[in-house]
Amino acid sequence: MVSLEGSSPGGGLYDRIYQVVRLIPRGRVAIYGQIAAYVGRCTPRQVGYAMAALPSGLDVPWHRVINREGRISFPRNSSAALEQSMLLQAEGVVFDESERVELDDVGWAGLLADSI
DNA sequence: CGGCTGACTCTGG
DNA sequence: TCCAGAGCCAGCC
Repeated sequence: MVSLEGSSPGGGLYDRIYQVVRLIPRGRVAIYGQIAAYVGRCTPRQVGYAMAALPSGLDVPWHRVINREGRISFPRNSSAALEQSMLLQAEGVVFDESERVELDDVGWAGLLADSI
């Protein structure tokens, strides 16, 4: 477990979000809503805002964060989307013909399902 | 100092 | 079944 208490509650919400994103294991992906639920007192929108405001230099696996559809939240032809998919595939994440990932397989919740 | 914008998701009509 | 609105923090001009 990670001590989220180290962060200032109420202030520095983004930092807590970054902390949670950092918990996503390699080869797994998490959706915005899942991160928001994990952080608590947070909406998926907030996570999106945090990702958009993600400063460079932090060891945050931002590419492991995708939307609820299992799809990258960037325009298909954008360089950011290409880089994200490239990073994910480098970790073993497989995209189908619709460029979507099987959340039941590589989803962060898959860790829990793995225990069952 | 004020207002705009930005990587989402869910519910109602 | 599809569209539209609401919820919401932080950085920047």
